[in-house]
Order: sequence, then C-alpha cells, then structure tokens
Amino acid sequence: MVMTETDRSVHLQAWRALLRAQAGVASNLERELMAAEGLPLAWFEVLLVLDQAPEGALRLQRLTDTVLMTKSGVSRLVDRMEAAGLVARSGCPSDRRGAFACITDVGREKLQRATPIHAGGIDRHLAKVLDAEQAARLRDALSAVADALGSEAVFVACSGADSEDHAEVDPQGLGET
Amino acid sequence: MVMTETDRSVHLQAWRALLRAQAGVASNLERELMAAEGLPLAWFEVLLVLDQAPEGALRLQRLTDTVLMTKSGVSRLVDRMEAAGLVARSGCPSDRRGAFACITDVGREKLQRATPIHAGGIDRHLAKVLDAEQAARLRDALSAVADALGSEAVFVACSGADSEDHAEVDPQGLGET
DNA sequence: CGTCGACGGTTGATAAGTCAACTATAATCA
DNA sequence: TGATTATAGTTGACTTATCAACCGTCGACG
Repeated sequence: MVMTETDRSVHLQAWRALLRAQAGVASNLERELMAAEGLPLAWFEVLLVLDQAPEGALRLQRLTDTVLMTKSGVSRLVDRMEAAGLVARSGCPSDRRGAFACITDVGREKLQRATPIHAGGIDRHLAKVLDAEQAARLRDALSAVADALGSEAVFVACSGADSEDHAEVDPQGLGET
Repeated sequence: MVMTETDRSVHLQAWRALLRAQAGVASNLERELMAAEGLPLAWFEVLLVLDQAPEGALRLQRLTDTVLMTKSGVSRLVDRMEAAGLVARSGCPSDRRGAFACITDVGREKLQRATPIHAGGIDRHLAKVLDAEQAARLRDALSAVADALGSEAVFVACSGADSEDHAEVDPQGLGET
C-alpha cells in the first residue's frame, strides 16, 4: 500500500479530531451528569454495566476493561462509590481472592435518574450532528481501531525500542538534584 | 427527525467506541514516545504546535486550546517543560500580562527525534486499519461533533439544570461527617 | 485622567489516577 | 503432595490535572 504525504496527514487530522471530540463530549457529559445528579461520568458507566450484569454484580477485574482504568484505579473508584452507597463489595465464594462490586438499590435509583440525562447528552452531542448511518460508520471505524490495538499492544511494548539509552529529558523532576 | 430505539443505541455504541479508541491509541502513543524518547504525549503536542508557530512561540492562552487543558494545567505543564529545557518562557512586550512559551533548540531536536516515532504510531494504529478515505470520513465526522460542541457548551452549562436540589450523592467525601 | 470590569497567568489546596510493592488465593506441574 | 508461578485486589508514594482565589495589566467608559 503506497503512503502519500497527504494520506499521512489525513490520519493525523483524524487523530487530532478524535482527541478533540472525545475531550469535548466527555467533559460536556460529565458536566451535565454532575449538574443534574452529582454523578461523575465514570460512576455512571460503572452503574450502567453493573445494572446490566447478572445479579447486578461484576468482578472488579471486569470493571477494569469497561472503565478503561488500572486495577488500582478501579479499586479506589469502587471505594468512593461504596462510600457513597451506590455499590457494595461482596466476596466471591468460588474464588476467595476476588471481590464483586454489586449495585445497590440506591445505585439503581441513581442510575435510573441519570440515564435520561446521559441519553440526552448523547442525543445533543452526537445524534444532532450524525445521522444513524454516519454514527454506524463512525462506530465501525473506531471499533476497528480499538480492536486492532489490543493485539499489538504487547508487541509494541517489547519491540519498538528498549528502555535504556534514551529518556534524556526525564519528565519526572530533573535527574540532577 | 424520528428517533428510533436502534438509532439511539447506535449513537451510544459510537460513543463507547470513541472512548475505547481514544484511550487505546493515546496510551499506545504515549508508551511509544515515552519508551523511545522519554517524552509524554502532551509534551510532544506542545513542541509540535510551538515548532509550527511563528518564532516558535505561542501565548500560554493559545496552548490551552491545543492541549485541551485549563490554563493552570498549561501553566504547570510549561513549568515542567521549561525545567527540562525544552521550552522557555518569555514575556510579551505588547501585553505585559501575557507570557510566551518558546521552543528551545533542545526542544526542536527532541521534537525532531520524536516525530518519526509519533508518525509511526499513527501509521500503526490508524493507517493500518483505515484507508485514506475512511480516515477522512472519520476526521469529518469527529470534527463535526467537536465543532458542534463549543457552541452549546455555554448554553448547557446555564440551562439544563441548575445547581441546587440535586447532588444527593456527593462524590467529594460524604457530606455527613 | 481615574476607576472598574475583564483578561492572562500563577499558586495553594485538593481529587483522582498511576506504578510498584505486597498479601492472599488459585492453578500448574514435578 | 508440595513448590512455583500467576492472578485479584489493596495500599503507599507520587504525578498531574482541576478549581478557586489571587495579582498585575489592559481597555473602556464616566
């Protein structure tokens, strides 16, 4: 496949647009949910997947994928939501290392009130701009990108360049105290 | 415009795909840049726009837009990059409140070495999955979304719901100590 | 010309996420 | 069975972004 200069710049533009759109929509959704229900977007997403899960419970590990966060991040997120009464932890009998996060009744009520807000946001920010077909294409393109990623993530981490000889800049506070 | 159940779910799916793709590509790009040059993605983007700017300098305020960060975030980001020697602050003669961030020679070198890494990442993660036409459509769709956003952001902030009567959950530590 | 509101940038306090190290349990295999 | 390795989750140390309050400067208007 030949790769012209223009081709490359199109992909770069797509990437920058992706960044802008994501940041913009996310911050609007967050603001709306926050204003209407005092609910951060990430909390909403956790409630959403928990609600759909059987028993309203999911292993923390599974949450990791849906919230796009490390396990420690999820652990602390669940801490906060538990403190707020929206979810509860419960041990897993079949694997005693594991823990379930389980949506509470309060959590379900909260979700119910938040859902139309969120849906409205999606409507306003996406549906107003893209018709169903465009949205479907967008979904497909982005899914393709996201799916292609996982497969080579490991590869990339081990091949591109090893971790010596570079890092002359040292983002974490200056190496020369 | 009639809005069926399916339509709505398509938009939701598009949004979730958007989140996954953005998070995935960003973290891969970041990892690659970090491994090869010890350079965070945000730093790279700052260097990139500074390099393209006349005199290699831009007001901090302008950086705010391109990096998608608040002004305090940008101020601190520039702090760190300045400490690392990649940029320098310089006062603005015509408006003595303002400050320029100006790319240094070291910064330019760094950018030069980082650019192929970044381009390679875009290639691997986007160009490999989307041809030029698909990428162009993706760019257009996402730009449309992002552009539509700004206009109503203010509106949303003031209309949707006011900030009393809700927030029963209080994400910031429990209101009942 | 002087006052006053808006703007650009910095800073203190804080929220939230990462990484690395650790604990405890599970699974594999000699 | 017992040792080894991998996995689930938690926690401490740390990084970075935000918000709100602040300072200095600009610009407009009486």
